[in-house]
Amino acid sequence: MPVTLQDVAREAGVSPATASRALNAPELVAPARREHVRKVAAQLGYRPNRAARELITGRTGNLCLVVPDLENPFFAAVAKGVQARARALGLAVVVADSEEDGHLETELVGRLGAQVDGVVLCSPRMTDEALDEALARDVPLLLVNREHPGAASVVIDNADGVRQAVAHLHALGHRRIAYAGGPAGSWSDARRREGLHRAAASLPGTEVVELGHVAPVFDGGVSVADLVVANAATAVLAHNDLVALGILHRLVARGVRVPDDVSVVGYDDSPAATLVAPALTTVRVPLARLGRDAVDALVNHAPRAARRRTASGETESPAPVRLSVELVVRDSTGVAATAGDA
Amino acid sequence: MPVTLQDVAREAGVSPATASRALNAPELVAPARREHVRKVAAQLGYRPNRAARELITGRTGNLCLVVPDLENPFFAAVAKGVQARARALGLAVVVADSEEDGHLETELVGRLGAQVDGVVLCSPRMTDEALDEALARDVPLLLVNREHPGAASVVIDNADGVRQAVAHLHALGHRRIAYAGGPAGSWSDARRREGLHRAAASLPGTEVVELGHVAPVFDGGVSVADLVVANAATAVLAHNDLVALGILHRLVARGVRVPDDVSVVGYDDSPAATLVAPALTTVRVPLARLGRDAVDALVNHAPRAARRRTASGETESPAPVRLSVELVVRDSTGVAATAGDA
DNA sequence: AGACGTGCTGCAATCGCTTTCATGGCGCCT
DNA sequence: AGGCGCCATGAAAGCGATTGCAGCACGTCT
Repeated sequence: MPVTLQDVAREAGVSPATASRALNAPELVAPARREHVRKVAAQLGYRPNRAARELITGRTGNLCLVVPDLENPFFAAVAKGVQARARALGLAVVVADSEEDGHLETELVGRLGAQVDGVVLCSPRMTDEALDEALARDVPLLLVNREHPGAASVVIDNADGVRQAVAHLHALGHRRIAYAGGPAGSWSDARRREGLHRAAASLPGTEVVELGHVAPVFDGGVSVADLVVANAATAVLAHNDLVALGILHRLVARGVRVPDDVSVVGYDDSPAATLVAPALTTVRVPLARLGRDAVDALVNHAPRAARRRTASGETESPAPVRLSVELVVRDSTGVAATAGDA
Repeated sequence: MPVTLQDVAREAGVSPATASRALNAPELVAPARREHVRKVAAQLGYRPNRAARELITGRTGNLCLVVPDLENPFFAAVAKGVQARARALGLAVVVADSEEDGHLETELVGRLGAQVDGVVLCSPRMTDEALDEALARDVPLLLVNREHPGAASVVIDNADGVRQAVAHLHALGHRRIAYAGGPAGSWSDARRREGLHRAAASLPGTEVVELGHVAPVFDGGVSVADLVVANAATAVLAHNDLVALGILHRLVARGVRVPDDVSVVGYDDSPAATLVAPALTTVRVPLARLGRDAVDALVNHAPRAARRRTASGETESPAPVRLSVELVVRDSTGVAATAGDA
């Protein structure tokens, strides 16, 4: 039923080889003939059979994207970016949701990786060892939001985002800042924590109160909000907007005024940040660009086994693409309440 | 480099044919041999080449999901459901974002449809004519959130959701209810509108004020919020939660109290509904189930050209799967303000 | 004029797997 | 004991595209 290259060739009065070349390597076939073949193909509605092509070329024209949670606006935005860029390049995207589970993630990469040209692995939850194994397969792998020796990656400047946030809070007079961290084992959380302490250290008199690890969702924020108050912090920095929103919600519910009593800062600037009142001050992450750049990096840079070994025998990582972030000040942060009383 | 069926066959001392059967049609090969082959395959880490299989069987093991906007929590949730169910069935999902554009949607269905076993088309924006054409191709097509003659579909009971919402508002004393409709041409919006008027008609003294078509996003809600007040409605029903949130935001911003002055009802019960204060009263849609059932319906019911013609010559639609919805009452709805003054 | 290069084209092999068909061996029935 | 049929197996034919290689025709250089 579907029209094959053979059909086109026959109809155009050329051999299949010529028909193929007319479409894929135009410079190899005489102009007149080439145009004729193309016209016939168009008119017959010819669509190359991808399976057949893949079988011989080894390329599928598919990319795979693995994310921890499609419903998380952060990943949804990245997915959208990946999607858009891939389409522009004529690639299709196979999406998989790992349900925040490192093992499932590993399995998905293994299963899906075999049938695509490359895998974009977003905020991987898997261990470094599992990552090593995944890299050992011969599928180009690109990490988003995580760095790993030998792996190509696109990341944001986690530490700098925190630095900007802290500088902002410090400027408003906050000296005791709580941090609601991300999931245990989150690479980006570790970077932010690090940046947080460095930033605090460089700002005289600034103390950091770590509130521990929090599930990166609304309820996670709800569950730590009281700790902010209990620790007498005048500001809290959350691992992401969802957590910030949860904190905000709980604070307001118990009568704490934001930003009068406590300032709240999120991270990501997901759409939800402006859904609430007061609108969330947050660190804007170029979500869509993260996705786009991931595809570009994967296509350009990670063609079949990106890791090489240097003469010294060390594993050489391709330099990560690092995207800058920018603090967006909205209504959830304000001048610090006068310390203690008043 | 990758291990092929040939390798397995050679290693196991059987012909490729037998190896193939041992893995795909176990009953056709002697138990001892079968197990041996399977063991060898496992041990060699054999992974069938999908392209080769597809080339001969014509089945790809891929499903395609087309949604208007991946970042919209409604579609994200459906995508997640589709994803999960497909994985359980051993299928991969190719996701495409049509950017709310009917033409792009049509093109995507055409392009991607050719390389998958079936397409789940979610809330299609394309015209009925384009849908007809899409159906004419021989790719099984399943519609979510839209019905169309001759197409299999999974929908929610749009009208009933609105009915429940109206009944709730009516019970609270609201008599003048505004409706912020969905995008022009939205099938579900038409169903809801219809249900709205029917519900209103059955409830004595209830008036409906149509606010027109609204972009199904936060800003869309913001832009019609003032109309609610201007029309002296005491309650407003929005096409979805995002719009409801926008309305809520704007009302609060201009000092209208919710629910004291105006009650707001959303639709979908997306996660965002509980992010705000007051929490949104909304119609809960079984989002994940929508996705799961879509996959099931596609796989079971729409195998290659679901439409048939009855003896009478009419096009026979497979009966749509209709999922029920349920009103979730939260804090954005309350007893109607006494009419006019006081 | 002959040799050689260049530019197009077609033949045929090939990718890895499935599936039809033919074959050989064995058990069972009469 | 012979014949029939069934079961398990292997040989081989593709699925639809790409591509190395060879060949042909023509133009050019010597």
